[in-house]
Amino acid sequence: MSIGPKQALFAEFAKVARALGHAHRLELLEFLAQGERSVEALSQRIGLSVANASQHLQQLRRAGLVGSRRDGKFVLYRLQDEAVVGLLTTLRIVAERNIAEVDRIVRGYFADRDCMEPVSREELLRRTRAGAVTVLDVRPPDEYALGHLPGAINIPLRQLEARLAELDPDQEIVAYCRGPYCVLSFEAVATLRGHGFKIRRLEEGLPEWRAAGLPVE
Amino acid sequence: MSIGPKQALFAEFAKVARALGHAHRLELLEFLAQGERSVEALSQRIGLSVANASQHLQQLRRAGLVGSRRDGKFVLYRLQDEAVVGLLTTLRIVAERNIAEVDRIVRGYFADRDCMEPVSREELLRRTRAGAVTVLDVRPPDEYALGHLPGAINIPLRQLEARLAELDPDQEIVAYCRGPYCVLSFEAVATLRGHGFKIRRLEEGLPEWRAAGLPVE
DNA sequence: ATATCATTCAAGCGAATAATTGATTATAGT
DNA sequence: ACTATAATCAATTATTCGCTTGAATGATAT
Repeated sequence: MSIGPKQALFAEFAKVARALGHAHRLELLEFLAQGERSVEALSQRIGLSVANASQHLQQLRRAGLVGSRRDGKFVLYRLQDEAVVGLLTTLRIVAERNIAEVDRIVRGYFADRDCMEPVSREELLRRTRAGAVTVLDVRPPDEYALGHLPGAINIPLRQLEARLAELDPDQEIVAYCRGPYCVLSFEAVATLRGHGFKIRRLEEGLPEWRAAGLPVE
Repeated sequence: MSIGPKQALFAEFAKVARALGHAHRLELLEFLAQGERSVEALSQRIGLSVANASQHLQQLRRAGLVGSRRDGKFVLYRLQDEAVVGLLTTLRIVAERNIAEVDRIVRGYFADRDCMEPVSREELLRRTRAGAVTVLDVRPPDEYALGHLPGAINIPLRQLEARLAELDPDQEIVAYCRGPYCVLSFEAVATLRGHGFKIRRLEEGLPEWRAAGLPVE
């Protein structure tokens, strides 16, 4: 049976989908969405051997999802295209709506730590224009350095309890991190609520903010 | 190493992505996007054994991408969610932008048959309001019956040459079919151009039209 | 009841995938 | 040139995937 051009195209699309078909690769993409990274940095963050991370990254590259360049003795990987963030977002939305297990995990872990509605991008924009809101980036400093929301202050989650003095207890805080299911901002909300702060989570993370064409510092 | 909730969620998202990771399943989804279908009808269209099609469909169902209901002795499958069309669209867009092979296939086959710009949904809406355009659905009659663009006439591709008399040679024609890479509308354009008709292709197919919230008859 | 048809299940086989290990290539610094 | 470091390649093993075959359900019609 000779296959037509449609089948050939679908086979290519399927390769891209398969590249998204592993939890480690999705996690690699989440980190790469923060900014470009060396293989070793990625492998450490995710807890993979360097060789394993390298092979996963090459699969992502073959699928056109990431690109790489050499800088000295490092090879830096990056997302190939802002549209990849959109693909991950729609994948997440479809899974949220139709997979019961996703709902179960979200209820079991995330809902506990943030019973309040998250803040949307639009709402945050309105509030920052009005002035009375502190934007808090709880990611590690290196990710903050690669780009962050305008005016955001950076206190990594681990240091949060020790640096409470830097936060104004009377002003509302909006915390964000890597993405919708990055645990950092959830933990930050739980921690700061425990200390009496008025804090909510931004619905999504920096990559989605950037992909929406909003300004990044 | 205990995995956190993020890893558990990514593992679920990866299952959805893997379900998209096979050309046959993408093709099944394209047909299901036209309307609900029995296992046998799908297996025939795609050229799979019934058992094989059934297993692919069950994988899609486990991934939350399709649903099914029994109607007499048939089991009818359908897309679970309009968002699935959006997921397929973003997958296609990412692949188009970043996979050289996709570009090669498109140039090799599709570009030949339609050297003109396709018509966007917005443009078609404007023209139909102005009145002077024939909308032509070249899908098989059963798919037309399950839903089609307002005012569209149905002439399946196979019958096109025999039914030229039904088309007004002075009015511009816009042809559409199942989706962006369905060959039907490309062939229709090539055929009708050969007979001197003014014809262009709609950029996308019926599923994307419906997913955009536009009216369907 | 029994026959028939659509679909699903279960078993089996070959191919592809994931992770580990150790060797190899490429670059920077001495 | 030599060494150290980052990344990739190559080989291995365990697992999963895709398809076929034949049997088993589930519903309808006679």
